[in-house]
Amino acid sequence: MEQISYILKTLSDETRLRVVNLFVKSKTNLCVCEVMDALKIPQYAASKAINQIKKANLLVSSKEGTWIYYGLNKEIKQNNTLFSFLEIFLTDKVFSEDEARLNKRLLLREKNRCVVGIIPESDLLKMIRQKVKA
Amino acid sequence: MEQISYILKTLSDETRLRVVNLFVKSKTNLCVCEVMDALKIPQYAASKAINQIKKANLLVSSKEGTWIYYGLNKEIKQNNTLFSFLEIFLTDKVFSEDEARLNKRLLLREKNRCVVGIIPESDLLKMIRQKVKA
DNA sequence: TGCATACATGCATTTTAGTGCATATATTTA
DNA sequence: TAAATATATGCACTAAAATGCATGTATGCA
Repeated sequence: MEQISYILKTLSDETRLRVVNLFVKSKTNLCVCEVMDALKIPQYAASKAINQIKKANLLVSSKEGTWIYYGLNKEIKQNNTLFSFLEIFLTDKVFSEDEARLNKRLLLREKNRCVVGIIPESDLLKMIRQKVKA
Repeated sequence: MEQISYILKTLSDETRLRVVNLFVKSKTNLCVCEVMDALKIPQYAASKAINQIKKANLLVSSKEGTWIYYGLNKEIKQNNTLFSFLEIFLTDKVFSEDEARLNKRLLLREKNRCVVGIIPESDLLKMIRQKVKA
């Protein structure tokens, strides 16, 4: 009961909901810097949001050097019911815009690994444009 | 977006979630006194919870004299997605206990109308026991 | 017209949570 | 071992929300 309320409270924050949406829709693991660029929020905000969601047992993490990949916690049966629901429930424009920015950001991965950390937005856009050309 | 967050914030409160569960599971309209007895909470708490849920557009109301019946707002398509989800997601013992108390309380209805208002719990239990015998 | 009853709400108090900055931690690499 | 970088977090500040009580409103009925 407290667990359910806690999950819903976690999702009631707009930033956290946008982060969860990113994981639900992209169906891939993400690191903090990718989330911050997709949502256009500062590093600390992305990190805090992710870790609050993790505290609600909705995310798991795996470390690779200084990079940490987060992904949906599918081990809990109840979570999957929730994720399936969110997948069809979250249809707002805000979400799809986040998803679009994430997809661009993911183009910068190499061998499905994030290799670009925290850089100015202008540099990021430049890199993405180059990647799209190639 | 704000609407979705607002709905989730509304559901993140334990009392409000228990109230919504009552409507989702019972599939009937309820008045404030029935909700307060099912959840064993004071009148003002039931009224406040119901009206906050209504403010999130999840409930509608219809007046019959001094009695007010509340029911799920099924006119909004998104709501039905949510209600279907909650129906399978809300499985905690707390909810089923509320449902059990509600079912007893509903025995006191006459012609499917609530005729018992705010009375002491002891009286209520007495009335229900009599009804069950008959 | 006055009382009883079903429901709503204003208000004061306390609790909780969001925000943003600065800084800490941990790991890699030179 | 020092610098760079990916991520986390403590802290101060602000804002919002939960709680409980007392009282208000509206309708029906004697």
